[in-house]
Amino acid sequence: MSNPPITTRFAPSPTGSLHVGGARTALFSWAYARHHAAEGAQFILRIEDTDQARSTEASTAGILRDLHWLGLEWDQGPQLQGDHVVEKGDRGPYFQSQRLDRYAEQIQRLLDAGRAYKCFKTAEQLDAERQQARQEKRAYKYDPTESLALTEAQCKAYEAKGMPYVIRFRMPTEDLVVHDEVLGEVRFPIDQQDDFVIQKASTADVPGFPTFHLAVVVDDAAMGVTHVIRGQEHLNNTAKHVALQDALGFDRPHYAHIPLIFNADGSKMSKRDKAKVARAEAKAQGLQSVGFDDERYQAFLNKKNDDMDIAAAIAEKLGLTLPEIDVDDFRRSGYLPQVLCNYLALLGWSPGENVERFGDDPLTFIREKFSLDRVGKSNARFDREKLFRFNAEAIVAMDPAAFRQQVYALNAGMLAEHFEGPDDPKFAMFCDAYQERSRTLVEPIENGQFFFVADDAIAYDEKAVQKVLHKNEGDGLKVLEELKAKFEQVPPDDWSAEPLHELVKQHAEETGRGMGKVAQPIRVAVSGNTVSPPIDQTLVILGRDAVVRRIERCLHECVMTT
RNA sequence: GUCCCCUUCGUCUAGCCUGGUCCAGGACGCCAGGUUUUCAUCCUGGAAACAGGGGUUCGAAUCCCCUAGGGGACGCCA
Repeated sequence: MSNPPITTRFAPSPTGSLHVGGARTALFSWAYARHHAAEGAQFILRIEDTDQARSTEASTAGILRDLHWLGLEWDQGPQLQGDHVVEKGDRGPYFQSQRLDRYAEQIQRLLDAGRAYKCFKTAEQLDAERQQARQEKRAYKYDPTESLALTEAQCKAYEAKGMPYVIRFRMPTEDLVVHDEVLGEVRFPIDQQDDFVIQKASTADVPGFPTFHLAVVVDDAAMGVTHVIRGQEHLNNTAKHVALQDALGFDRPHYAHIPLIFNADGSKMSKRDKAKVARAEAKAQGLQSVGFDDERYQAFLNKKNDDMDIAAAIAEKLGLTLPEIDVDDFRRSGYLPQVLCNYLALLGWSPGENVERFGDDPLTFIREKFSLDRVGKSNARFDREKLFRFNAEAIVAMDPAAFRQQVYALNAGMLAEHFEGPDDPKFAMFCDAYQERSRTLVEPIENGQFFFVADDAIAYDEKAVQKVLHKNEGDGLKVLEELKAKFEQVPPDDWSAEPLHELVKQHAEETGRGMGKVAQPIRVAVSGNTVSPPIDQTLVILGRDAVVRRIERCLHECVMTT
């Protein structure tokens, strides 16, 4: 007899974007299944939308898109097909909101077996009890005696009166022991365990939604999930899940609880970090308005909300990068998906042998090497510097054509105004100049801004002008005049890197100056600042006319007033 | 407060299961020097950790116990 195929699942709740922590959970679940692909292992995506108030379709679509971007493909589950979502696989539906009848059936079984019961206590009553327990400094524990004492007739009478109830699961009487693939044996004393809710507020006519605990257990069993890989924040829930599985006669899946990810300072990585940075910067720079909804903006400044729209608007206005938290943030900041996967895999897992860079195709490396026994136990901090470094290395190693495609895709709106498309030779020149000096896909655009502004719109940096043009009795300005004359003489056909390099170099030699003394003034004249790709390339990309115009304007604007 | 989990350089980690080869290795960051027309690179070198205490042992980062610290959970959220 053969064992059922290994099956893992990623089960996000669609209440927001895909967080890097979630992405790492997905990655490990994916990797484990793919590692066993030869044996028919399956990776399932299931959407846990039992929180009716917070779940949204937009969030589901976003999560699907982000997983896809990361390259984590799943065998079963919802798939994005154009604008709408279709389901793939024979163990669906894959939205919990569409599986209510199955939950109801299992809840009824528990009810019939005496393993579940109705509780008519209201949320308010329970809150009060919890609060009182806290005041008396004792641990709160749900007391089931009252509910258990209710006869069927009494329940019916309450229901007839329209009193809402929840259904609770009756916990067993023995300690629960779980063998975790990462943590080893974990024992949960039963006296710590409450009879938890498995069906939310219900009335005789309208049954409530199942809770996460019930739904997870039923679905994992129904979908044949053999390995549950999830964050350590779920460790305590495992006692509940295992008890439920035992009561329902389901096999217990293998569990692997992976360490959590935190910020560099040890705080939780959350969207709030973005609001925090935006708020601090807005205050520091005295930003008066974001251009819309001033009331909401003021409330944001006063920490009355952490509105992401406001935070994003502030970032836009002030040109600052908010800390990346969600997968999509990293995409927009110009990180490569394979680099993010590589880095994320290192948080809590290691292939050993001092290997950290997984090569051109990290996902293949990970799927081949992944195993749960090399997953660590302790929480990790997210180190943006290291990710950044890895990204830089990967960018340099990219195929130039792929680089331009991706740079273009990330800024298509703006770039379309200047270029025919990603294969425009001018754009290719621009990208080639920037690729080796970029660490993200957005850097070429950020650092190469001056290529895209009008010749008469270059803003000259005061310090740069001082240092490069005015110092030494305005030697820089002299260089500009000399070179302007030479540039004007260059025939259009010779306006390319090598001849220009020769020209500039020769001029430096002839006039007894170092290369820097000649190149820097040109940089300032054409870019407004001291930073650009190698000067010959910069000149080629700009073109002769633009260069001459910019130098003329610079000479005019930056004359020495002595 | 209660329960659960964790603890190697600043950070991520290798080593731990199967004690000696570890006065602990790698990576990012940092520091110093070098290359470079700016920037980004690149090269060389360096500082930097077994949380503390007790045991077991000829010998402990590795095994056991205690303490301390960190984290998680205690919801009709997931």
